[in-house]
Amino acid sequence: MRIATWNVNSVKQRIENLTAWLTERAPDIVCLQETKTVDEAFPRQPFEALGYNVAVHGQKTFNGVAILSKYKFDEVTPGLPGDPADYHARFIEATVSTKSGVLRVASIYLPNGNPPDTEKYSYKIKWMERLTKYTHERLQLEEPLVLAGDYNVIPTADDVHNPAAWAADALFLPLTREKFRTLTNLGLTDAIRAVSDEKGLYTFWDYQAGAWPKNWGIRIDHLLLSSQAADRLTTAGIDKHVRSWERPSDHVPVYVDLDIEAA
DNA sequence: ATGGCCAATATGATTGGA
Repeated sequence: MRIATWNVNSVKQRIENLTAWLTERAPDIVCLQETKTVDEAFPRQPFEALGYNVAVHGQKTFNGVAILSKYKFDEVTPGLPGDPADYHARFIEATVSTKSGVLRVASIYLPNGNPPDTEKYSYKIKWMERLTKYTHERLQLEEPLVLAGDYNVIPTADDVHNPAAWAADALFLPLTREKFRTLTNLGLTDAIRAVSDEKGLYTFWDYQAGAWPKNWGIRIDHLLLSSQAADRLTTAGIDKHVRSWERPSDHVPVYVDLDIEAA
């Protein structure tokens, strides 16, 4: 079972890149973020034509998450619990059946939080606390669980080209990293770090200032695995080459292979 | 790590992104 995540920065603008990458990498389940469309206008057809079921949770203009799956969804649940007043479309969870039981996957678009001295940052921190509470509850189920998405968190100084330049940024502040550790300390495995200690593994390069050609990147897109999923991890990788395609997203896909067979 | 971008919006300027 191959599971991937990709912040596409508008699904409508990325259809060509998406279909090319889906054909090349052939993931079974894909978590998308920043789809930037209402559900009625989501371009389902190109993905259904490639054999994917499509689950969406979008809104006008901003945010928006989705899950594509080669296998039928048993359950689909939009929205992160814990704040009925939060209207941002940043979370959708789905389950599929496997030979070893339920596989649960969530597509996550964690708030950016900049600038840090505003309510945008307190919203980010509260969202992380809600995600931790949700995860704590889900881990009681003892299922393979994959929390995949754009976390807007640079976990360590090894995950950024120039740590000093990001020291005061909402993605790298000590409190942000502390809240991320509180989440992972529940018992989640960062898939990329389970397979590599290398520096310079990035998933995002800004469109501005020639960040891509200079390789000024950051690693902020993560697949976090419950122990039942991590025990079956065989491969994890970053499809960096996709950043050099025409009309790219500023993020690239990240994927894992789990030794789990569809039912 | 900002000179330089990109996407959406009743759009030609503003907001959000990271």
